[in-house]
Amino acid sequence: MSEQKYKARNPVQKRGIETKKKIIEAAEALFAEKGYHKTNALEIAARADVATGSFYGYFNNKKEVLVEVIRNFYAHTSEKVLNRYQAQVHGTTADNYREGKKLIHFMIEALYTAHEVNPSLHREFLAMILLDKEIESINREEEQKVISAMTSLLNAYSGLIRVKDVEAAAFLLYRVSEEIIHRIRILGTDFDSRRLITELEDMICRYLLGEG
Amino acid sequence: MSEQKYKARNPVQKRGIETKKKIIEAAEALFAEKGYHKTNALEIAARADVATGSFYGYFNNKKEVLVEVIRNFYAHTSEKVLNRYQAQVHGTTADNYREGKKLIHFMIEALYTAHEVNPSLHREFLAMILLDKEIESINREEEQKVISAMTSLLNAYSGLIRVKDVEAAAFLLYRVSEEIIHRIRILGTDFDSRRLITELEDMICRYLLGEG
Amino acid sequence: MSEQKYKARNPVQKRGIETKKKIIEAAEALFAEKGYHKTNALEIAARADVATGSFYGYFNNKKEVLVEVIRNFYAHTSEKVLNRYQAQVHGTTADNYREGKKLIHFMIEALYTAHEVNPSLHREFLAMILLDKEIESINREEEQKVISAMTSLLNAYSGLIRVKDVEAAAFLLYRVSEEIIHRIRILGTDFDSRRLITELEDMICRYLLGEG
Amino acid sequence: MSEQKYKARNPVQKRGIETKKKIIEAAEALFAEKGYHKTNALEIAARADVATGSFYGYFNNKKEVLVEVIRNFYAHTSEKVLNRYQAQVHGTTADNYREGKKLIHFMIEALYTAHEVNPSLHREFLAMILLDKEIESINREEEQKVISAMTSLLNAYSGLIRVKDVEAAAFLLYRVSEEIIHRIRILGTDFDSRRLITELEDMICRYLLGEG
DNA sequence: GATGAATGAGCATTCATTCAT
DNA sequence: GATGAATGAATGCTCATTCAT
Repeated sequence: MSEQKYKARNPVQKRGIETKKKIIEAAEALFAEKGYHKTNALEIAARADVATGSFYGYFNNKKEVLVEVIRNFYAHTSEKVLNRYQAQVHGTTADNYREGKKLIHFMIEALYTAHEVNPSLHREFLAMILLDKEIESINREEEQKVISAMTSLLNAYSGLIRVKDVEAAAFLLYRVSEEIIHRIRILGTDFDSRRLITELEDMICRYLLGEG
Repeated sequence: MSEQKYKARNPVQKRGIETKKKIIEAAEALFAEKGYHKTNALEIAARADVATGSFYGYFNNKKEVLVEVIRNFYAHTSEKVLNRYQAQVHGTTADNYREGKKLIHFMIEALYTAHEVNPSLHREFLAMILLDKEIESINREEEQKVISAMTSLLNAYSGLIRVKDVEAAAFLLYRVSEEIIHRIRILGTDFDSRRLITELEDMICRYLLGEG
Repeated sequence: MSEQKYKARNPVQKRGIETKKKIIEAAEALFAEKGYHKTNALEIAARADVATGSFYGYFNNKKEVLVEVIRNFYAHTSEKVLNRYQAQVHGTTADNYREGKKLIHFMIEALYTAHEVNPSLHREFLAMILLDKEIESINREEEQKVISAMTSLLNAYSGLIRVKDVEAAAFLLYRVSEEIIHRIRILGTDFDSRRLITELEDMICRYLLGEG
Repeated sequence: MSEQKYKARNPVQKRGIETKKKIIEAAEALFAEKGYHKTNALEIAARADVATGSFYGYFNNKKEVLVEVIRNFYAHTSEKVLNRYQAQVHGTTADNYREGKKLIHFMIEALYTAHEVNPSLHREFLAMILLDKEIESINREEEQKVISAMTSLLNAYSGLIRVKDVEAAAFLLYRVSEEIIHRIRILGTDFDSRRLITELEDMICRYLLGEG
C-alpha cells in the first residue's frame, strides 16, 4: 500500500483481481517446484497464462510476488494457529498437571497442524527469511503475533506454570517447537516423528510445569 | 577420464596451493559481505587477485568454492565442539544434580562458543543448507558427528539422566540449542542473550535431570 | 512444456517475423564473410541491429540459425533444380542420341545454374555438412529429393539409356556433377570451367547413352 | 622450415623427437574422436602425457599440429597411390580394351585402398580443407601430385584412350573417383559399395576407352 | 628442456524489466 | 488493460597461449 512504488496497479475490477491471483498461484507453484532463485518472471507469467507485461502490471518485481505468496501462506498457517490460541485463552482455565500437559500438547499440536502444507515451499521461505531482510521482517511480525498469543495463553494458565520469565518462555517454546516441527515436516529426519514429538512435549512439560 | 573436460586441477606446486587458498579466502569474505547469490566468480577472482581462469582452474563452479568454504568453516567450529565433548566423555564422571547442571552448561556453552565466528557467513550457510541438497548433506554429516558425541556424553552420565530415549534426547538437545544460539548470535533477538540461555539451560536441566 | 526453459519463441506478430528475418539475413552475410565458426551470436545480433537477447529470443543457439540459413539456401537452389527436373519429366520425351545429349546438358546445366549463389557461403555449408550430423542429415534429405527427380527423369528417357541400374546411375550422376561444379564455382580450379564441363558431359553421355 | 615462426623448437635429440611424435599421435586420435574444433591444446598435451607448455614448445599453435597430422596422413595415403601409379607407368603397356579396363580398375582400386584409414579423421580433414586456406593448399599440392601421376599413366596408355584433353580427364577421373570413394568410405551411403564402384568403373571405361 | 600454474580476452546464454502496439 | 517483442547488462565458463620455476 504505502510501500507500493509507482507503477504496479492495484486491481479493482474483478478481472484484474483474478489475474493477480493467477499470477500469485503460478508463482507459488513454481517457487515450490524449483525455488525462488531458479524461477523467473517469464515462467511465472507463462504458467499463469498471462503476458510477461501483465506480470509487471501487477508487481514491480519478482520479490513482490514472493512477498504476496508468503503473506498468503501466513494467512493460511500462522493465522490459524493464532485463532486456535486466542480461542483457548478465552476457554476454561485448568489448574492441574494433567490439564497443563493437555495445554502443552494442544500448543504443539496447533503448530504441527499448521505445517500441513507444501513443505518445499515452506523450505524456500525459510531460506528467504535468512537471505532477505524484508522477508525476514515479515516473518518476525508473524512470529511475534504467535509468540504474543502464546504468552497470553501461558499467562492465562499462570497458576500451573513454574517459569518466571513467561515472555522468554513463550519465545523459547515457540522457536523450539517450530525447529523440531520443521525438522520433521520440512527437512526430514531419520527419527520417527512420534519419538521426537514425545520428547519435545516431555521437555516442555518438565520446563513449564515441573515434576507433576 | 579420457573425456576429461576442463576439470578443476588440484594443485601440486606450492604456488597452486596458495592460489587456491587465496580464492577460498576471497570467496569466504564475499559470501559473508554480500551473500552467496550476489557474489560471482569474477568478483571472487578479482578479490583473490587472480585471473578468472585461475578460479576455474581450481573450482568447476561457484558452488564448489562454497563447499570448500563450508568445510573450512566446520573444521573451525564443529570440530572444536567435538573435541571438547570427546574430552569430557573421558573426563571425570559426576553423579549429583549440581554436576549435571554443570554438564549441561558445558554442552551449551561449547556450542555457543563455536558460534564465535562471522555471523553473516553463517547465516548464508544456513540458507544454503535449505537451498542445496549437497550442502544440506554436508551439514547433516557434521550434525551427526556432534549428536553422536553428545549421545556418548549423555551415556557417560547415564546415572544422572532421567530420559529413556538418549538418542532422541541428544538430537533434541542439539537442535534446540543450536536454534536458540542461532537466534541470538546470527539472527538477533530483542531478548537479552542471558535471559534466553538461562531459560534454555533451565529447560534442558528439567528435561534431562528432573526436579533436582 | 511446463519445464520450458527459455525456449526460442517463434514470432506471431509482424514485428517478430521481421526481426527473425533480419537475424537470418545478418547471419547469412556473416557466415559468408567470416565463416560459421568465426561468427558469434553477438555479432549476428549487432549486424541485424537487434539486441543479443533478441537473437536468443528466436534461436536457442548459433547452430539453429545456421539450420535456418541452410534451409533458406536450399529453398533457393535445389528447389529450383527440382522444379526444372520435374517439369522436364512431364515434357516431351526424346528418343535419339542428340536428344539424349541435350537432356544430359540440361541436367548438368540446371545444377550449374543452381550454384549461382554466394560461393563462400556454400563452401561453409559444405564444411558444416561434414562437421555436423544434423546439417549432414538436412543435406541428405535435399540430396535425396534431387536424386529421386533425376531417377524419374532417367526413367522417363529409358529408351535412350544404356545403364541398367538407374538408381545408382542417378546417384553417380548427381554426386559427380556436383563435385565438379563445386570445384569450379566454389573451390576454384586452374582449369577453365568450359574445359571441365565439356569433359564431364562427354563422360556422362558415354556412360548413359553409349557411343551414339 | 622457412615457414617456422620463431619459437617452436625443432627437436634434434631423440627424446624431443619422441615427444613431438607423442603429441602428434595424441592430436590425431583426438581430432578423429571429437574433431579439430572441439579438441583443445590442454587435452592434446594430457593425452600425449606431456605438460601444456611442452605442447607449445613443439608447436606454435593448434593448427600447426593439424598440419603435421595431415602431412603424416598424406604420407600414408596419397604417397602410396603415387608409388603404385609410378610403378605402373614404368610397367608394361597394354593396348587392348581388356587391358584398359584393368588399368582403370587398378587406378580406382589404388585410390580406394588408400582410404583404408580412420574415416572420421579423414572427414575432419575434408572439412578443414574447406575451412582453412593453408590446409586447402596442402591438399591441392597432394592432389596435384596424384593427378600428375595419373596424367602420366594415361599418357603411357595413350593408344587405348579416346579422350583428347588428357589433363582434364585425369583431373575429372581423380575428383570423380575420390568423391564416390569418400561417399562410400567416409560419409556412407545406402548403396552397396560394389554397386557404386561398378557403375563408376563402367562410366570411366566408357569415357576413357569408348565402346570397347 | 620440461612442467603446470596463470592469464584474460572471448563467447554463449540468461533474464529482469521496459516498451511499442 | 493486455500482449509479447525487445532490451542489454550481467555472468558463467572456456581455452589458446604465456610464464615462472
